Amino acid sequence: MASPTFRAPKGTRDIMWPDAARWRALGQVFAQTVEEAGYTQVIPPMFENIEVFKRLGDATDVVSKEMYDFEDKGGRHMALRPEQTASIVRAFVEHRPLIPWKAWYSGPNFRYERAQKGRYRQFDQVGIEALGPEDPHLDVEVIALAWRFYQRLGLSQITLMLNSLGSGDDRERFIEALQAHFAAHQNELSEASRTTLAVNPLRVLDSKREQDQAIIDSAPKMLDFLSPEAAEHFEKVQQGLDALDIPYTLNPRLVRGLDYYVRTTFEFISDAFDAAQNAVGGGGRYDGLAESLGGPATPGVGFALGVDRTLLACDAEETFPGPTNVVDLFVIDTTGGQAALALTAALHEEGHRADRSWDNRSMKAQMKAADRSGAQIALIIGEEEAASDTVTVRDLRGQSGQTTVPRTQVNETLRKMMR
RNA sequence: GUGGUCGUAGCUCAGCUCGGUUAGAGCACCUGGUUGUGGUCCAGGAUGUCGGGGGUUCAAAUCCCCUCGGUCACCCCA
Repeated sequence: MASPTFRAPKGTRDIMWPDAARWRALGQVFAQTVEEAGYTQVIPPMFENIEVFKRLGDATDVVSKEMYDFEDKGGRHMALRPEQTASIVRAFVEHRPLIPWKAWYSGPNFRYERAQKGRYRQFDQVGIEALGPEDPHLDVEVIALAWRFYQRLGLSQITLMLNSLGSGDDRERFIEALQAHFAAHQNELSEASRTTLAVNPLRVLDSKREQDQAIIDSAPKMLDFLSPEAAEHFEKVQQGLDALDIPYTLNPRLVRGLDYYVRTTFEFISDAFDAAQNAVGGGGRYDGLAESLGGPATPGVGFALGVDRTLLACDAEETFPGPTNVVDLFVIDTTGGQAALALTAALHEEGHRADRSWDNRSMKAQMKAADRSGAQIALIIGEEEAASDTVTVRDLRGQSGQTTVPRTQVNETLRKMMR
């Protein structure tokens, strides 16, 4: 690669056509899917006072190590959002909409980390948050919406991983038991996991290191520590998923990175692509978050889905393809360009997608450009057409050949050919 | 933050081991064959700070050091 003076910052990239068009199409499918269920869009700012994100928990790397934080000109300590749940809940606390409040969002997030497949410093997420009800069927709705979204994209190789972290107290008791277990086997644990153990014992369960697997397998299971209430909630979530025929896999080792999760947690894994970053989405309950942001104690549940990773999964499953052409019509004018100027504008007025060639190039060059544009039909104006106020309409893809019609009949001819 | 690996034309890559004339191929692009017709074919053409900097040498794409970037994994997470 020649070395351009400037390039997109590390860990970022330019999304260009056709990817950008596909990106937008994905967003449209998502918006439609969740709006069908009554979720309304929120567009929060991309940065917040850093304290908003610190409420997510100091033990998470997202907060402690990966934040793009800065001091603004007014001396305020701000940060680019590493995720949007905190912003949405902050907005909830600030505006106090009626509950249940069901919101959806879409947009970029920022985390300072080393890029790899499916992981970027600026990455897009779409998601929903539902605040108010404690009803386990709300958990089910949230999961079902993500599931429906994936299905509408044509993804079939998605596994739903499900777990419950219990209520706050259950979690405490579980962590104690976990600590005892790992402490007893400390010498067998990897060095990295011993460090993790000191900071956040739950996360040791997430280790991918070979050395740790046996000890993790023999560790106590969260599900054994659920209080009767939490167990009942979780049971109802499962029954609800069963009722909707949504398949899931119970995974007692599923502990999600953000500290705020309690009770139901879930993750969507793509089995179609071979990469470490195969979690295409995840979420759960965060019953304490509103309170920690200064609002009334309000239960909440939601998910975030990674747009980049979801599209990687689509690539792997060869589904949800991007567009193949940007225009349907292409105007060719070998008489100087004046005719193309007028005809192209007229076509746009009619709502057609039409492009044209420039610089008064040869017929051959213009035909080539027409072919390359992906257009179905070329509208040709040469000396003859210009003299007789006609246009030659040529089918570039089918067997219709070409026909020369008066300028006034172009629209009618196009209607017939495009049907 | 740690480790592996890779940077040569717009793209995919050869050349580097063992330094030596003007740095190559395919695709794409442009022009012509076909002064009114693309997608096939033929002929010709344009395009490179060999990622950047420094060093060794008579001589560096090639050897050494540093650096930047891509990529993959750990970590973390979507």
